[in-house]
Amino acid sequence: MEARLQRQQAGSESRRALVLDAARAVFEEQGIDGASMREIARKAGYTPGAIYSYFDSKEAIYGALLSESLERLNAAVTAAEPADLSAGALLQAKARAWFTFFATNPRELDLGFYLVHGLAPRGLTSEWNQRLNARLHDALAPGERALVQLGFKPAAALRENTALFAHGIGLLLLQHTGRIRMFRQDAGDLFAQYLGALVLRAQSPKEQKTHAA
Amino acid sequence: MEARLQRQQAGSESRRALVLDAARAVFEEQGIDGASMREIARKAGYTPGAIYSYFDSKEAIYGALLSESLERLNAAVTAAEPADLSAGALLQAKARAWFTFFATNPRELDLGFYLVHGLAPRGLTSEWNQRLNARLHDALAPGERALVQLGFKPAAALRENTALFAHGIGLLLLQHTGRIRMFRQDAGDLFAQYLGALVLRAQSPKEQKTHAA
Amino acid sequence: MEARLQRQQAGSESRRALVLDAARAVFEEQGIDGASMREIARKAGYTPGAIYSYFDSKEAIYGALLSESLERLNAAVTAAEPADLSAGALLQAKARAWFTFFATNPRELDLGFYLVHGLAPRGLTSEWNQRLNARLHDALAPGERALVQLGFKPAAALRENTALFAHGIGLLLLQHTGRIRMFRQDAGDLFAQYLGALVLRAQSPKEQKTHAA
Amino acid sequence: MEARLQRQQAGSESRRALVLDAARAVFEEQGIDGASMREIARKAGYTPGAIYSYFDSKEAIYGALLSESLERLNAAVTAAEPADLSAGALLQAKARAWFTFFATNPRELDLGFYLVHGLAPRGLTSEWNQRLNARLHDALAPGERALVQLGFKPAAALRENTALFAHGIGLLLLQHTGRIRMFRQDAGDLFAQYLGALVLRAQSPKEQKTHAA
DNA sequence: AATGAATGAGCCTTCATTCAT
DNA sequence: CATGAATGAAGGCTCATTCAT
Repeated sequence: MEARLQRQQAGSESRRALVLDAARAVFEEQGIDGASMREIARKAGYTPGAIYSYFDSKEAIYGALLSESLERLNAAVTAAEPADLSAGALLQAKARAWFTFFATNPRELDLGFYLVHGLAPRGLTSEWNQRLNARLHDALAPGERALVQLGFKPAAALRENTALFAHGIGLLLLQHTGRIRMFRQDAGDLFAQYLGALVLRAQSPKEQKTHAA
Repeated sequence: MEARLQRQQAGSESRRALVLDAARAVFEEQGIDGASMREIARKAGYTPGAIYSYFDSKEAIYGALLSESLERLNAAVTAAEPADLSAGALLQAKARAWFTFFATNPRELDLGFYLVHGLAPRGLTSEWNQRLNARLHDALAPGERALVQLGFKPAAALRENTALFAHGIGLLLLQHTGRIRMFRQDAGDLFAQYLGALVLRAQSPKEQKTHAA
Repeated sequence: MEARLQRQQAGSESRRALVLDAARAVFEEQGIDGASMREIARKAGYTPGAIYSYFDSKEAIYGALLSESLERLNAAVTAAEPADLSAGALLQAKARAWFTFFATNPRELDLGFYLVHGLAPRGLTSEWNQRLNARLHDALAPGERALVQLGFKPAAALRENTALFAHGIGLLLLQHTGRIRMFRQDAGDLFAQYLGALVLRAQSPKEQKTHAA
Repeated sequence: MEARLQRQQAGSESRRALVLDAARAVFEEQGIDGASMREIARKAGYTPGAIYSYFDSKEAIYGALLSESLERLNAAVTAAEPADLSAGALLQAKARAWFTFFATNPRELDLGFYLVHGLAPRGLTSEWNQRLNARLHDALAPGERALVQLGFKPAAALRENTALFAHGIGLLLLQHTGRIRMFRQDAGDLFAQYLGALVLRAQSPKEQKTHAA
């Protein structure tokens, strides 16, 4: 077990992270319902009981994973630098950031959207849910602000941002489930296209940016 | 048990359907991973062992359900009648048909997209997968044809149809996971908007319907 | 496993009883908290899961055992025949019946008094508790009626009956825990003595059977 | 943690007592089987491993607690002062002492009588058992001596003392298990009554204090 | 003495599936 | 076809105890 070696050189905090890594890997391979504490422990080089020194329950692991995933998402969006100072470039940079984040780590989509149990949030309390929603919202807020800068009225910016998010998520889902191959299309290309058209539309003088496009 | 009564008046084939109905109901209530054979049997008015007269395994039930779900999807799309004879109305009718199908029966989304990760690689053979893909493709083909009628070149029609599907799926996912409330938006409205804009775009003379919008 | 042989010749109802027998034996050997479903199953010749065809939970087994124990107690009391037609003989017969029941089956004392978990009723709902109390009360009622026949006023009969019960239970506890050997006494003798004195007291003319003795 | 503060001001011996206090508290709250070493440690301001510096095992703690409980019982009996110089008052004082001790600390009953069956045969050696018996005997000896002073012959005094003890224990058990409410009686009253009658009986000239009452 | 991470065995329970009837 | 008892494996979790530090 390389995990065991790592363990001894590691502090308590990073050992917790080790468990989290193992959990992420298992969730990735088996799905969230398919993942077992035993398997997570095995992968972390632990016996099952040891996990409970770090997390109170399986759901606590799930929550920690989810939480951490959203932090990384926000970090990615925050770090995204626009190509130039235009609002259009800003929108593109921020939107690409979240899209790329989910495209690169498709399992984060599952985590973030509870793509388990028929999408129904099961164990997560609504308090949790709200926290998670808030962080997801944070990740999308920069794009929304850029849309306002681009000339959309607030309500329209919100609407367009929602649509943009849905578009991206839909493409990612199609890609992730292999369905997009059916159409011989590429999710990234299609997203770029939608994004480009949105920027163009914003700049078009005839667009009534109050109501719909 | 009314199920038991139905059973005696029914032939072997429709008794199989009875089991399927029970399975659908249980999947709907408990999610796919949460559903148990015991519960399906109970709801069908059978004892657990009896189910195996009709299906080889739990996954076989899942497959049959999936298959049947796609048939109903296709039936819904086929039955959809456009408001008038225009290609635009045709596109709208066909696209709304599948959107409404999934909006009304959100659990079908799970089935159709293996949103329960565990099931995707485990049980479904790629042969199965191809058959399912084909039927999903069938359901979307009328929309694609309408896009061609609207003036899109075949490649562009395919691309637009894919984007449209992704958009709808993304909205449905946001709605179904409760995430859309975060944006105070409505999935149906946004979909109608996207669809309307697509038709307008098709009719716009300046649109080069070869490449992207 | 002789249990296995018995099983095949037995109907469902008696197989349930088989499990109950095994449970009683295990509770006897290991105590209630020490008993495990695995062990009960093993002793009944089953795999652990099979038990759950007969009982919903470990507590359900405990409840069934308790319930059945109280029925046997009542049966023993009901069946007890007095030596002659006098009220004194009636009291002696009925009181000896419950005393002998618990003396012969000391584990029933544990069951009936929750001599577990520091005597605290844990899983048993108060509804259960009331039912059990009622049946215990039933077993003691004949003695109380005999005391009334002996001339005690109802309130005094209740008090004397309670004291008699406590006396017997105390002796049984001392015997059961081996403490009585410390005194080189015999529980049965002491109980007989108390009972005899009680009857004598009832017959004594000077006794004011309204208040205490 | 105030426990931690106490610890530093305390010698090794009293640190052991600290653990014992914590154990008593936990046993009191959770029952003997329900108590965990973790919880005892937590309450003592220690980590689990530290407990093993003071006690070899959980059962060793149980034994120590039991032992100490019996010392307190003896102390209570020794300290009990009779109302006057009569043998009757002496008996009453001593008997009330142990009765009150168990009535006030019902958990001590559990400890003293192994009412948790599991522990009786498992951990306590017979050597232990004898020591405990001896101390319990010590606590009851003053009462026995008072009975002799009251005029009972030694054998009768032993018998009456045993019966008295059983009576008290039975009442306490009924009270502690809530069963006495079923009879709408009070354990203390009934005990006082029994005790009073015993003293009267001793003083009655007709009583042949050789055999039974 | 004390820490606290870790073990290993065990707990109750659930479930897809099999098979004699 | 249908029953339903039974299996065997697995699930999440707890706990007394050990041991390197």
